[in-house]
Amino acid sequence: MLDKDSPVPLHVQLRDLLREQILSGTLAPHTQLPSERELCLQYGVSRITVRQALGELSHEGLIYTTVGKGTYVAVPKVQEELQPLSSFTEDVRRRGMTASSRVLQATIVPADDHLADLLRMPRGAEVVRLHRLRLANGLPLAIQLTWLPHHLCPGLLAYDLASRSLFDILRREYHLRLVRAETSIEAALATPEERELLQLPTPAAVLISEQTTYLDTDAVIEFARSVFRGDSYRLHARM
Amino acid sequence: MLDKDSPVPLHVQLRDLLREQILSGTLAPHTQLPSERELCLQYGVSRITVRQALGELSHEGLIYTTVGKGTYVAVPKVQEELQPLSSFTEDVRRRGMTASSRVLQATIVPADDHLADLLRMPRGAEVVRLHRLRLANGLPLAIQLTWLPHHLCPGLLAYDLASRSLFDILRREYHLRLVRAETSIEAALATPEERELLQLPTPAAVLISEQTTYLDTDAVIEFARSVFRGDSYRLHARM
DNA sequence: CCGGGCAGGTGGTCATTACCGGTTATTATA
DNA sequence: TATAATAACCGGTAATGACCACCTGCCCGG
Repeated sequence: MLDKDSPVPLHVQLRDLLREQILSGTLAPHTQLPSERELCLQYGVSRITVRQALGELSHEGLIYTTVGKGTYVAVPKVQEELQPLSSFTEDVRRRGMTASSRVLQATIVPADDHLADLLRMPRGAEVVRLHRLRLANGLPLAIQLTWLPHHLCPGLLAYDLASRSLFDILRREYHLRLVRAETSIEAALATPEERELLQLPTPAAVLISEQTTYLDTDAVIEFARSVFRGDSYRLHARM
Repeated sequence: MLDKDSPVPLHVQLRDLLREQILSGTLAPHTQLPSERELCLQYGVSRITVRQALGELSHEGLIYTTVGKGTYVAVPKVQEELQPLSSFTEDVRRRGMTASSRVLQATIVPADDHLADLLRMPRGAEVVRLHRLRLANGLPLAIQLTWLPHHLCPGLLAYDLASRSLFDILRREYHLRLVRAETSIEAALATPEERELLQLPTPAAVLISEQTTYLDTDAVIEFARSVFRGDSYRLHARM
């Protein structure tokens, strides 16, 4: 079960093991977990170790405890902690809709001053420029302009950007670790071009989001400007 | 220092004591705390107790630790942990502007079904309803409708809601601990009434934010619906 | 004078033991 | 049979002792 010789602490191993069982559904909500003393016997660790693992799961909201009774699997939160680093694709899918894209343009351009500053690159460096119309259930929901430093994702344009999530490609194919994002949001009137792409009447309000995403190295992996339909998109955050 | 006969656990007493020193400024940011073993001696408790207290403070973001070196006071949240529980007033002031309010209406009303659900109260219970125009540097920036359970803040309407921050009153006068908030954001066209209050042309886009704020007890302390001018307000989040 | 090694301090991990107060099911009593 | 006492079990708290990896400053040898 647990590897006592592993450099990974026992309580971390146990915590991850239990978390996986909960998230995978092996342990259903409201199921009672084995008691702390029983977990000690099952995994051959001390109660301190078990309590440390359970404490972290409790902090994550995956379990809850009742004194004198036991520890139980929590009901999944309706809007489970809106993944801070979710892409449009993952966002839409979580809402139970199908996400797709129409690539309007995909090119490699040199960075101008503004772009170089945003992506923390030298001026003139190669930048992947992605212009996409994002659809949910086949209906246009957002226009997205994305810039990425080319040297961090060489050959990106070869992938199927119409159906795959950009974040998924960056994570799986390039093994990049996206850890942080900054977002600014404002409302504006849709421009004629935006109205046409999003099939909006005149006048119409749009939600404009500008997001910078960072790697674990603090390098900027992406800057994205998204224009959402105001009438059908809601941003949700838990803080 | 610590009361061993108190029903309050030792690690809670120690945690609260240290937290107060940090928040009051007695312990400045980046100050090194006494080592865990030294705290044991100072307060006559075991290292497990000390570690439990420090662990919770670390979770709260008040301290940070470096292996082999020590434990330090973190820089104050205002900048670090974005503005998870900031009010309009605090938000505007952080931008270097002066915040004020014009109270359009302040009454106590019974909760209808929708409101009772949002505030987690029984239908018909007393609710404080606050309708304010929020100004930054004297210019209208937002219209805010706020509902609060009356039993959690009896006599709230007696305070100076035009100039004081609501959150500040809740925290200082009622000793409530606001720990969590959920926000949803969307864009829309301003209604005629909104245009008039915010002095907007026709047509105009507004940013609508609906925020639910929770106490440490998980009770809902506030539900707020804010309508911001789209042209001069930007929401910023770091995740 | 400089650099490497070592000792001591720090947080991180873990086992063992003990007691407390709350919950629950069983058992003994009226 | 109904009720009260009890024992078993639960998580919460706490002390003690031990070892590890890491960091830092001191000291000694080159």
